[in-house]
Amino acid sequence: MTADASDTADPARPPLPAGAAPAGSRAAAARRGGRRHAGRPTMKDVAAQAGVGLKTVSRVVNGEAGVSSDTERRVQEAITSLGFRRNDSARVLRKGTTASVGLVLEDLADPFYSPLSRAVEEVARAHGALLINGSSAEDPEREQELALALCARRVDGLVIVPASDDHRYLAPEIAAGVATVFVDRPPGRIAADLVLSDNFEGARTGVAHLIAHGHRRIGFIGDRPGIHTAKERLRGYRAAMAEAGLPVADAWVAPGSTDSDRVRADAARMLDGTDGTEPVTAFFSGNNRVTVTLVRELAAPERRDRPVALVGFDDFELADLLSPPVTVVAQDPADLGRSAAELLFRRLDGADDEPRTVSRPTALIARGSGEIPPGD
Amino acid sequence: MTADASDTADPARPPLPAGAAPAGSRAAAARRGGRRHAGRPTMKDVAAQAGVGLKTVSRVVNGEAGVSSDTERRVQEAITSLGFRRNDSARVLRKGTTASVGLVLEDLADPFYSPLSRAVEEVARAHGALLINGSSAEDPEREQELALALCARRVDGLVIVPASDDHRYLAPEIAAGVATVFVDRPPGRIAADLVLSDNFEGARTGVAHLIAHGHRRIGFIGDRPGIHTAKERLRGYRAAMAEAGLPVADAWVAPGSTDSDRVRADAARMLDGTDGTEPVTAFFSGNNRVTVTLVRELAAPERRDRPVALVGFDDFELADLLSPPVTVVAQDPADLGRSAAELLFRRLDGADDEPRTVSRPTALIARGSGEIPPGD
DNA sequence: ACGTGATCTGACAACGTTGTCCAGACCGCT
DNA sequence: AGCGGTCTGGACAACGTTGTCAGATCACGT
Repeated sequence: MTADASDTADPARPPLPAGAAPAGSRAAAARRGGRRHAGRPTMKDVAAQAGVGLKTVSRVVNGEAGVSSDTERRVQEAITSLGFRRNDSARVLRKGTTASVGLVLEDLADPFYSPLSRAVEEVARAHGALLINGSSAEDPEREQELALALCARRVDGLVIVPASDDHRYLAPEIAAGVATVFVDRPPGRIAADLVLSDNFEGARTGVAHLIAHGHRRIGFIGDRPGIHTAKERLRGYRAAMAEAGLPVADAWVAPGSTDSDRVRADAARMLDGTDGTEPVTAFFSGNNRVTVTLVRELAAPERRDRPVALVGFDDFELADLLSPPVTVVAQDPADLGRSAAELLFRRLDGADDEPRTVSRPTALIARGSGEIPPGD
Repeated sequence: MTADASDTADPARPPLPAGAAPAGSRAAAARRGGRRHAGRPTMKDVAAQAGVGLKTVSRVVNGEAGVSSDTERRVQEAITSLGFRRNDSARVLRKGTTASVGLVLEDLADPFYSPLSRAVEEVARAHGALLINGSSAEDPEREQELALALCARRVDGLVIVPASDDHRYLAPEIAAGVATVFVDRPPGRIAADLVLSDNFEGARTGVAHLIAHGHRRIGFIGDRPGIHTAKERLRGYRAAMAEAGLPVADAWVAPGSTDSDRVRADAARMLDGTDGTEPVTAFFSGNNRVTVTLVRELAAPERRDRPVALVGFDDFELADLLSPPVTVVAQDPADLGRSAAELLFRRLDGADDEPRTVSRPTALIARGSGEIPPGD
C-alpha cells in the first residue's frame, strides 16, 4: 500500500519552483529533524518518547485531571524536549469550534475603524478568542469574499461593517450557526444583530447647534448617499433645517465621494455662491475625512477674511489644536466595537432570541469652529 | 490558493424567493439539520444528495479536472440546495498549510501601526492568505502568548513588532517551519528577518536640522529606553550634538513613558531651567505621542510669548494644519509593513538563505516648527 | 483473601477533507 | 474483435486531536 507513514512523496526538488509555499520549509524541517514524517512532533511522538498512551498526552496538554504527577512530569519533559505544540487545526476539526471571530470592515487603517477593531479584539481576548480581520475597501464583492472565507474557516462569529446592501449570501451561514453582528451600518435583506450610532439625531443636533448660533444658510457635504450613515445624517440635516423653518437650497446639499478634490470644489461653490444661490455661512460635514478637507479649504489664505462656521460628524485627533478648534458630533468607535462584540458573545453563549438593534448616542463637542457667528 | 473557495460561494438561487424571508431559510435549515447530526452539511452529505462519490464532490469544490459537466452540475445543485461550504479546518489539517499569517503588534489602534497592519493584510491578500492579528499592549508576556497561540493554529508565517527582548521561545517554531519576520524593532537573542527604519540616522538628521537653524540647547524627550527605537533615536540625538561640538546637559535628556503628564512635566522643567541648567530653545521628540503632547504644552497661553522650536520623530495626520505646522522626521509605516510581508512570503515561497535585515530611510519634512530660530 | 470503589491509563473511533490508487466506460485504431 | 489509451468515478487511508469506554492497578474495609 502507500509508503509507510514516514514520508509523503518527496520527489527531490533542488530547483524549487516558486509556487509551492510549504515545500521549502517542509524540506528544511525534514533535513533538520529527520524524524518520522517530515512535520512537527505530534502527540503520538510525545507519547512514544514518554512511554505513555496518546490520550494521556492529550490529558496533560489540556490540564485534565486524572494523571499521576509522575506521568505528568514524564510527559512534560517529552513535550519540551521535542518542542511539541498542539495543532489547533486538528483540535478545531474535532471540537467543531475555533475560538476565533472574524471582523470585516472597510479599512483597518482608518482612524475611525481601528479603535473599533481594537475593541472587538479586546472583547474577543477576554473570551479567549482570536480575531481575524479583513478590509473590504468598501467593495461589496470583496466583503462577501472575505466573510465567506471566514465562514469556511468556521469562525465562531462574525462582526461586519457592511459595504454591500444585500447580505442574503450569509443566510445559510447564520442558519448553520455562525453568530453575526453588524456594526455602523445595517445589514441588507436579512435580519441580524446590529449596533448603530444615532446618526440622525447626531446630525440634527449638530445642525441645530449651528442654527442656534445664528446661521440660516448651511451647507451639507457628505459621503455617498448609498451609505446608510450618509443617508441618515443628511436626513438629520434636513430635519434640523425644517424644524427651524429654514429653506434648503439644492446647491447647499452635496453628497458624494470623500475625495478631497470633490469636497473642495463643492465647498468652494457653496462659499462663492457661483450659481446664483446665496453663499453659505456654515458647513455641516458628513464624516471626518470630509471635515479634514474642509478645514484645509477654510484655512486657505484667500478664505481667511471671512470666517465660516463648521461642525463635523466624527471626532478626530488634534481637532482641539486646530485654529479654530473644530466642533464635532462625536461617535465612540471603540464603544461601537465593544457593544458589537458583546452582542456577538451573548449569541455564542447561547442567546437565541430575536435579533436586536442597539443604538448608541452621539455627543456634541463644542470647540470653537461651530460657534463662529454668520459673517453676513 | 484560497481563491477557489469563493467559486463555491455563488449562491445562484433560483429556488429562493426574492423576498428573502429569513424565517424560510431557517426552517429549511432545520429540516436539513434533521439529517445525520444537527451540524452543517459535509461533502459526504453533498455526495449522497447528488448520488456521486465523496471524492467527486471534492473535485468539483476545488475545481479539479476530470468531472463530466453533467456530474458537475448535479454536484453544484446539491451544494447550493444544502448550503454546503467547505470546512477549511479539515482542509488545513489535511494539507498542513493554513493560508494565513499572524501579526503581533503593540496596538492595532495606534495610528502608526494601523497602516502597517493594513499593508501586511494587503500583501497577504495578494498571496491568498488571511491575516490574524493581535495587540500585545507592549506586554512581553502577552506577546509570547499571542505568538504561540498563532503558532498553535499553524499560521504559515508570523510578523512581529516585538514587545519583549527575548524571543528564544520562538526558536522551536521557526525550526519547525514558521516563517518569522520582525518589524520596527529587532528580535532578542534569536536570528530572523527584520525590517527597520533608520532610527539613528533619522534622529541625527532631525537634530542637525535644529542645530542648523541656530539652536544650541536642545531637549530630547523620548520613549522608554528599553525600546530599541527609543535607544537609537537618543543615540542619533547625541551624535548630532557631538558632531556640532555641542555639550548635552543631563537635564536635557528625558527618556521615559509617553504618558502626557510625564512629558509635560519634563518639558516644563527644561523650558524653565528650574535646576540651574539653562533653558532649552528647541525640542526633539522621540515619537508621535510625545510630539502631540509637546504641541499641546507649547500651545499653552503662558508659553506663547517665547516660541520654541520642535522637530518630532514620526509624521502624523494634520501636522501641517497646526500652528505652527510641525516639522517631522517621517517613517512610512505602510512601507515597513509591506516590506516585512514581502520578506515573509519570500520565505514561504521557499527562500532558505540567511536572515536578512532591511533598513528603510526616513524623510525630514520641514513645515515650520523646526525652523523657528532660538529665542535667546 | 475478596470484593469494592477510586484512580489512572490506553485503544479506538470519530471530526471533514484531500491524495493515492484502482476499476470501469468509452474512444479510435489495427 | 482486440488493444491501448483517456476519461470518469469511487474506496480508502491518512492528517492530529478529543470523547467514549473499558481495562489495570491500587488501597482499603470486611
